[in-house]
Amino acid sequence: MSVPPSDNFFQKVYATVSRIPRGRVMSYGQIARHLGAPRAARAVGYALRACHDPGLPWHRVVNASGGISSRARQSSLAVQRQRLEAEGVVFTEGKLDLSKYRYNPEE
DNA sequence: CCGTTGACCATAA
DNA sequence: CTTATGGCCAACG
Repeated sequence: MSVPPSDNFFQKVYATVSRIPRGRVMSYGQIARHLGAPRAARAVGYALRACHDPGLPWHRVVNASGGISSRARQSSLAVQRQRLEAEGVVFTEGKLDLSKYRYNPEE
């Protein structure tokens, strides 16, 4: 099928993020790599910042250290952690166990 | 087309 | 552990 002009990088990011199941998380770099752009982690974060879709589980996206990005809007910081904990994610020292909660779309 | 920005990542000291 | 630097990519004016 042809690739519509709406097939922006953002759109792919949103699609991948929306596929993250409840109680799981993905890192920006992991998403970027899944999209075929292993170096576009920054663009992933940029996409999430630009999007304000209430149905998008953006809170399931964390950095490679398993922590919540400190460079996000402070208004969203508390919300993200709160939502993750509501999904059963346990934070330790302000971070979560990526090896435990990381979601692989290939599985 | 160029410069700036940005919710990143890896490496080095 | 922290701080600093470079790279990398995409969107916007």
